[in-house]
This record gives sequence, structure tokens and C-alpha cells, in this order.
Amino acid sequence: MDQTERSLRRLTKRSQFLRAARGNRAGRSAFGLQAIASSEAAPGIGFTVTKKTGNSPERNRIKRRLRAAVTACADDFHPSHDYVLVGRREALGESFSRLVADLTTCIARVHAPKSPDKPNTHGRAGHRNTRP
RNA sequence: CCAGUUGACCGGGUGGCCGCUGUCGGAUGGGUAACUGUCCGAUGGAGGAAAGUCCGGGCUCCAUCGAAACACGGUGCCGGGUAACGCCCGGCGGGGGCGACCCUAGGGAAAGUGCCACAGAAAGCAAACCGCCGGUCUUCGGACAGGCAAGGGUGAAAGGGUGCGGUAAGAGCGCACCGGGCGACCAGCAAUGGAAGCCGCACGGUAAACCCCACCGGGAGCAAGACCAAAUAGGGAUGACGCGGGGCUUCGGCCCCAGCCUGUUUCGAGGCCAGAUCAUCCGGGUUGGUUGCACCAGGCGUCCUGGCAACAGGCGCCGCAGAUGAAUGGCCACCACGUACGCACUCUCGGGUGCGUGCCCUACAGAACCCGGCUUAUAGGUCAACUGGCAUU
RNA sequence: GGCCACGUGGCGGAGUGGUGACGCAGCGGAUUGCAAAUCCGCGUACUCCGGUUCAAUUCCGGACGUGGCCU
Repeated sequence: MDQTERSLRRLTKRSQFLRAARGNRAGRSAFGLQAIASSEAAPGIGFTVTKKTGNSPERNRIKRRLRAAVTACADDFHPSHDYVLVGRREALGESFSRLVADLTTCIARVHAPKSPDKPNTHGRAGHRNTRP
């Protein structure tokens, strides 16, 4: 199968979500992002919104807006990683451009090195330079 | 014009860019397989409640020869509609509203049982606490044996009400009116309504208390059920059975002999156990896919016929969601609606109209096997019929 | 998606037609030099809305919330 860089996998299994919850996290008001290295080549994306967030039209709408934001910045996802987006209620009121900007910075934060005393961005910059 | 009642309907629109998913047609790949990917074109894609899961069905499996009875549960004025219903329509009784209209689980309490707390003398067979009345006795305070149920008091409820007569005091004791019971007969399919006449009045409430009567109901649910593939394991239980020779045979087996011997046990025996073979049955845990699954009590109509209506029959047209970490959307622009503020004009305070800016960019809410209902949530708007009031003609 | 069960004080938890126990916690008092322990006393909506009944936490219907089971 021809695996282009843009094609994304969808996470569907409970075990995949639990695995991603052990990885690095970053949060904004509209969503939380979890990421972990994976054996698959294509990046995997999963969405989850808890029942506490609202009723089903609101939960569906949150997932749709996040899905649209993910396709808008699909190139930012690193290969061989799984991502899980945890939807929050604020995703309903946030403007779409703000949503995309937040998602881009969160992806960067998740891949930044963990040690706080050494805010090294070389590795991340190297990755970003490979893209056009 | 104002206030209101009932019924029906709508539930943002247009354009652009980027996507999701079903079906059909074509092209081309992948997988051991069940199956499935990619591209192109055409075409479809949430609701009036999709919700709650409160009723009724279809469908599937289980049980059952079939049915009935008992138990349990439900329903409950009458007639009709319906596949069916606890739903709908029409009518009746009761209650509310000036009215249009609204509400109403509304069978049986003289078949039986239970309960009616507190208060009160007494809570259901009637009786008599304070009282009233005359009589006898009296120490003049009252006591005794009778008559009575009007008045007081209690209570949610006290065995008809008001008035007059009557009486020792009273009482349906008598009478008038009202209420109540039985009710020939009349109207109606019926519920029920009307009603001559009779009865001084016997019969409190509660059945969403047990119960009686009539009718209905077998249970579970599409995570029902059917099939396929992979994989764990050659699992467990029961039964039959060794090899050889001979005889009989309906060719399935049966009988005789005691030669051979995998293990173990035994005084001993293919007698038992285990192993091996065959047959039948049972089961754990792990996933994935297909089907069930979208053409049927189907939808629509200024249509026709019957009916007050619910609805039924006919005619014509249409094919109308099928997801599974779960599609039906994301963003932008304009318009309409709503709302807040400001300005201007007008006016019977209220309010109305126009312009600008901001907000919400819509309320309630998302199909999950499918239908018929009920209930609950719902911004705002439209239409029709009717009622009351004011003004005018 | 389907099928069940349960809502009583701040918490746990009886009661089931006649106004509600009990324990822990809290508050006040007694005791003590001061506390603890002990003793006495106190309070708070029976989840909500209708109906039946003279009377409902209880019976009936509806709503809301919480929890469980089935692949």
C-alpha cells in the first residue's frame, strides 16, 4: 500500500487509548493532547469526549471541530506516533483559527524534551526543517 | 382593537472552499480465508420529539402435543376505530370556568373480611357524656328508677335539612318544600336521561386496603438469532472395544477356544483401572467478519366514495438514512429572524418605525432491528375556527 | 442499544397509611486547673411534581438523579 505522509490512522481500540495515556501530555482550554511512540509508520489519531462534557449533540460537535482541526494541520504530526485528543467543552466556543494554532503548539510541546532545566529545541527544529 | 380557547404547521436560507459515509456503474489492487483497499462518475444522508423506555405489535430464540384451570400481573362508564393497545374518535355521568372550552383510573361497599389514628360518651349491631322532661325520695347539695335525642362539645366523618304543628320534654310522631331509596312506563344499540306511582328514610367512608365480577397476558430480547474465518488444546465426560483360531449369520454381529501379552493391581481370570482407537456429548477463554438490516399495518395527495368523527375502501404518484471510537459535517461571506445598546422621527403613558454597532450566528436536541401510541423537553414564528369585552355601522 | 435496582439529617442506616428510630459527626451545657473520656440537651428538606385518601415517607402515575448486569 502506498503510505503518503498525510494519511492518518484512526485509533479505535481501548488498549490503544490506554497506551497513549501513558505518553507525554499537553493541554489547552479546548482540548488535551497525549502522544506516545508507536510501531506503525503512519501517525494515529484518536478522539475522546467524556459523558460529563455535555449531551450527545455537543459531544459530536466537539469531535467534529477537533477532526477538522486535525486535517487542517495534518502535516505537523510525526510519523510512528499515536496521538489522543481529549475534547473539552471550551472547544464549542473557541474560534477555529485559534483551535488550529493551539493544536500546532501542543504538538510541538509534546515532542519537546522533558527536562525543564534544558529547554532544548534542536531535535524538534530538525524535524520541522525536513518539511517544505 | 384588547384578552383568551382549541386545532394544524414550520423548526433558518443562499453561495463558495475543504471533507465523512451508504448505494449503483466502471477501472485496478490486497488477503490462506471469511473478506476487503484505492481511483473516477452518478445519486442518497437525522427528528418532531430521533429522547424517556411507559404501553401495544412485528421479528428471532427458548418452553409447550394442544388447550384450560390455579397462581401472579394488568385493564375497568357506554358504543365505535385499529394488527393491537393502558391509544384515538363519538356519547354519558361528575367537577371547574361569564363563555369558547378544560379536567376526570368513572365496575361492585344490601358476597365477605379489614381499617377509620388523636379527640370524642359513642367510629358502625347504634348507643347516651354534658344535658332536657315529669315521677319518687331528700340532709334541699342532690340521689334513684324511667322517658327523650332538640341543644352543647369532639372529629375528615355522628344515622336526612328548613319551617310549622305537636308534646311533660321530645322525636318523620304528623304536614309542606328540598334531599334520598324503589321504580311501572317512555327515549336510546348501550352507558344514561325523563318519569306516573310507592316508601318517613332503612343503606357513613375506604376497593390507587384485601377482595368479587368481566376481559387480556407463556418467557426472554437484534448485545435476540444464524453463518464463516483465525487461534488456544488435539481439553473434559460417557459408552464401546485387544490380537488370533473355529462355528453360525439377516453381514449389523453372536457363541466357543484360552494360544499371544503395553503397564498396573490381584490368590487368580482381558475381571478392574490407566493408556491407545472409535462414536456421542459437553465446555472455557481470545478476536475479526458476514447476515439479521432497510418494500412495508410504507409515504404523499386543495383527489373520489362511506362515516358526525377516529377511520375504512378506491385511484394516482413516489422509493425516502443505514453508521459501529459510531457518518449526515468544518470554515468563510451575505440575507432573514431574535436580542441588547445608542441616535432620529412619531405617539393615547405603554409603544411603533428607520438607521448603526455588538451578541446568538440559533431553542430542545443526534437514528443504532422496525412500526403504532403515550409522556417529557422546546427559542421564535405562521395559519384557521371559536369565545368574552370595548368602539363603530 | 437493551434489562434491572435504589433515592430518608453532614455520613451510614431502620421504618412502610396516623408526622420518623439508632450510631458516627456537629453545636451548647455539666464535669476538669485545662483537655480527652463520660453524662445531659439541641437541630436539619423523607429527591421533585401531580393524583387516591379525612390523612402519603409509605399507595398509584410521571420527571430527575445514582448504581449494577448483558457483547
